[in-house]
Amino acid sequence: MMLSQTEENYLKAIYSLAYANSNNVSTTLISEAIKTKASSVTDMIQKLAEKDLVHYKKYQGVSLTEIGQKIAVEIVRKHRLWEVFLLNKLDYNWDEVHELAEQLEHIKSETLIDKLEAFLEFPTHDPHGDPIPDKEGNIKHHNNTMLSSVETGKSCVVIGIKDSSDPFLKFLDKLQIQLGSILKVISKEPFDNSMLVETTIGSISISNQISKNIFVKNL
Amino acid sequence: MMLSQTEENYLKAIYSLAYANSNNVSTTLISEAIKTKASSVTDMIQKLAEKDLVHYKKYQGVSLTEIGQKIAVEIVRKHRLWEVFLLNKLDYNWDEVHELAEQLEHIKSETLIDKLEAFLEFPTHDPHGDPIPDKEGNIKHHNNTMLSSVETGKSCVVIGIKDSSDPFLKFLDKLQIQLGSILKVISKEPFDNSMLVETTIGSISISNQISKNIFVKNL
DNA sequence: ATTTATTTTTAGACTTATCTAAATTATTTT
DNA sequence: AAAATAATTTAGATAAGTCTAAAAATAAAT
Repeated sequence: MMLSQTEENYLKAIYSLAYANSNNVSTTLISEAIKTKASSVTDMIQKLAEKDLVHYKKYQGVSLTEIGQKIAVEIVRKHRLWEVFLLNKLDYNWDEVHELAEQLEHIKSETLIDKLEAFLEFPTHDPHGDPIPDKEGNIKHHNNTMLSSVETGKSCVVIGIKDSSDPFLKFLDKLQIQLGSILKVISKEPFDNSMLVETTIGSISISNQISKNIFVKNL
Repeated sequence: MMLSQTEENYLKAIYSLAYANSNNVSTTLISEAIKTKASSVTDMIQKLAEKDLVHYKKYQGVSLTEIGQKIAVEIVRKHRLWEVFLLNKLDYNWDEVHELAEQLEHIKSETLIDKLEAFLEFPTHDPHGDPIPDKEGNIKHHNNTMLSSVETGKSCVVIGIKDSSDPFLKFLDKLQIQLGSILKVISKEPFDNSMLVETTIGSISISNQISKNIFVKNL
């Protein structure tokens, strides 16, 4: 099935809204995500329903069909792999990759994304810590731990961040904390929940506000 | 100036047709290149003339303005750099990269293509031997030698091909001749101008028709 | 130099995705 | 439960890019 970029964007939006809300997704919600008018959304979801990509009953909102979901996950996969490429290979920053990936995710090819995945050596997470679906569309929703909940004495690797605001990203740059950085929790301070962490540049103190916003994988 | 993919494709087509024909490009020629009807071309070139991207007088064909040419060269630059990426990094073959590059060349970004160029270590030619314009749009049209004119006993490296038709590309794959392949001319047969060439897989006989279509750099 | 053939342009129609404004249905409030 | 508000859908319009068919201009042939 050959979909337009617009159709793909609608499926992607419905996918992530459904994930966040768990029930049927409303017209208005979609219109806000796509930045378009509700009437345009109605038109499009009727078209998508024709193609059996969404379940739709008038005034009841939509949910993805199995095929619709499969396609949405494929787009998410493409988006996240392109983000990894931009960050790891082209030296973009965490905060710059999203917009470009929005374009790259719509490139049509049977083989491109699998070759890209192999080139990137099968990454499991994108720069924001979100899991990358595999070729078959399986997503490992393994519970990303926050740095704040890593036990004293244990090591972990940074796989993403929760807050991707510019100041936070710049702050992390200053601490030289990047994707893939290995951190070891030396001690925790019960008073303010700050922690002493060992990094490549030495030991640094990290506040609870910071450590709550860094996704890690335990080692 | 924000152009649609379609507008970009027209500029690119006019650019390469103008290069091949040196005078004004006719409506029919463009329609064949774009695979559309002549009437559609008329519509579009009138639109492009409005935007000062082409010079156009009714029934006289078109030529690119300075701005139009600049944009066309930028697209060519993008196309060729993406081709290098697909071939060198993602293990695509010569005959597979073109179609994908047709999509990738339309990705909009101020910085992407320069970062890609740096990542690829500033290649000078694409897989077909065509020169890659630099950031300012300058193209080095340096005189590539054809394999057919390499002297007996001398070695050379393949930097591109002239004919990029599918059958020819497949044929080269069979001979395991790729970009960067080192070829040594062992002997030439005056009768039919075929040559005996030493490659990585041994000595092979290459007809004049083939050797006239392979760009090489003398060693 | 006229006629014939070809190329190019115009006119009107179609599709996709969008919009505004009005009508309809659902949800809240009283 | 009726009235008021909010959400959704329909109807009609618009812009981009394409098409077919017909008209106009150019090029070729006799």
